[in-house]
Amino acid sequence: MGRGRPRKMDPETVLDIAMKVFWDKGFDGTSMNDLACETGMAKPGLYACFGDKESLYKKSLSHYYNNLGTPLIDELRNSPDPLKVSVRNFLTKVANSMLDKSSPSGCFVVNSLVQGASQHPAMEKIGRDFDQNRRNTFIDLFDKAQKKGELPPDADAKALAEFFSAQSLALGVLGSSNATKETLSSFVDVAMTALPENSHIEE
Amino acid sequence: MGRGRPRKMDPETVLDIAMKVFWDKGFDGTSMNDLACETGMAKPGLYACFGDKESLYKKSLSHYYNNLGTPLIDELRNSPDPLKVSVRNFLTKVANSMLDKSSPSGCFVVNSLVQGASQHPAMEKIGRDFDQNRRNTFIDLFDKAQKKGELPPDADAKALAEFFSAQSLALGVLGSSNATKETLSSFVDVAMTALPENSHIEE
DNA sequence: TCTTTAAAATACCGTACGGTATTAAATTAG
DNA sequence: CTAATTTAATACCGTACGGTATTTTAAAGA
Repeated sequence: MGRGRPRKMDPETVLDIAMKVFWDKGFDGTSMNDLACETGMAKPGLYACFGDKESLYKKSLSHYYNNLGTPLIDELRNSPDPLKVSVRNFLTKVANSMLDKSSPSGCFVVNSLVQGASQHPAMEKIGRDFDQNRRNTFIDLFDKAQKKGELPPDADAKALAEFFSAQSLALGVLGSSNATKETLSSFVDVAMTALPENSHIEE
Repeated sequence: MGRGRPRKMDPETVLDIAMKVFWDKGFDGTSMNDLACETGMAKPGLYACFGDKESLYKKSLSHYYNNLGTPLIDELRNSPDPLKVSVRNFLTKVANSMLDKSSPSGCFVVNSLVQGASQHPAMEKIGRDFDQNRRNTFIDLFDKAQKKGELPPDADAKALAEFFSAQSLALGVLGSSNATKETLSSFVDVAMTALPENSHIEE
């Protein structure tokens, strides 16, 4: 148990709020005063606890990925379902997350890729890392599925994997432009038709 | 012929440069000093010529759409080719535009949708208008194609149209994350497999 | 209780922002 | 040549930014 004055705000709670503010308003659009005001932690406290603005942004983005990205990706990776089912589940959940009114619109990782493209290489890199992590999971998954016979032997498993991984980018932008549930749902339906069946001759 | 001191910079040239700066650094990441410096037109000149920052941003985005978006969309709309060919052409050209080293990465419209999502409704609206214009063109095109028998009668032409229109959003984000030519090219290949053929019995 | 520790709260610093008032320069109409 | 007009160029204003030094407050150890 620490000795000094007790914290008013739990840092994890603060990080969760900071994440939403950065996600909502972007790096340049968010001021440290905004963050202090929204989180309830005064500015010097933020600096003491999280470092400077860029550092807090990176921690917020990691927090996002750990809490909202990783669970979906883990579920995809560990799903016992057929490829078609688990991919559809993944995209459906991404689409549904775009409709959650309690979170900012769109996808924080997509925002980071787009916003950090030229001016904030450090924060684009971490977004790119997360994007690549998801892509690698898809590649693994499609590779194994092909070996299990769930994809035609002549299918380009890597290209398919990258395509489906990238559909979450489109969903992220659609989320930012407030697409409807119906639009997102039929978007996923059409995307799924790009996944070929293996018309094999077993059993 | 005007009476006063002649302009140093052609406003169209200035707008073209401003477009690239906003496209590159975003609305919040671009200062009026940046613009004055890059365009060669001093700050009061920018205000006299284009209004305030938001107004200049809107004009830059319109300039982008008129010069880089509309030609592609018009070509798509007026193409005499089969649907499959014209859609592939469109996506290929969007993908190739992501590789143009002389322009900022990504897509200015996608950037505007993502960045303006919460803080700058006015500038998101114009991005959304452009996005909708493209979507409507796709919907028209797919509708007519279906009536011409280029799509199966039971296909959901509108859903297909919105899906393919939204693929440019994914390409825009892929462009922002510096995807390679190969990635973009096989992305388009896979996307095209979602376009069903009409296995009809004519001729 | 009294010191030590750690955090909260306030006030503050230098700088860069969006935007403008003012002055200087270049052109044309008379 | 002069007056009128339009733009360029400079300097400037109030404000908000990222970041910090300083003081106050609340707990724990001795």
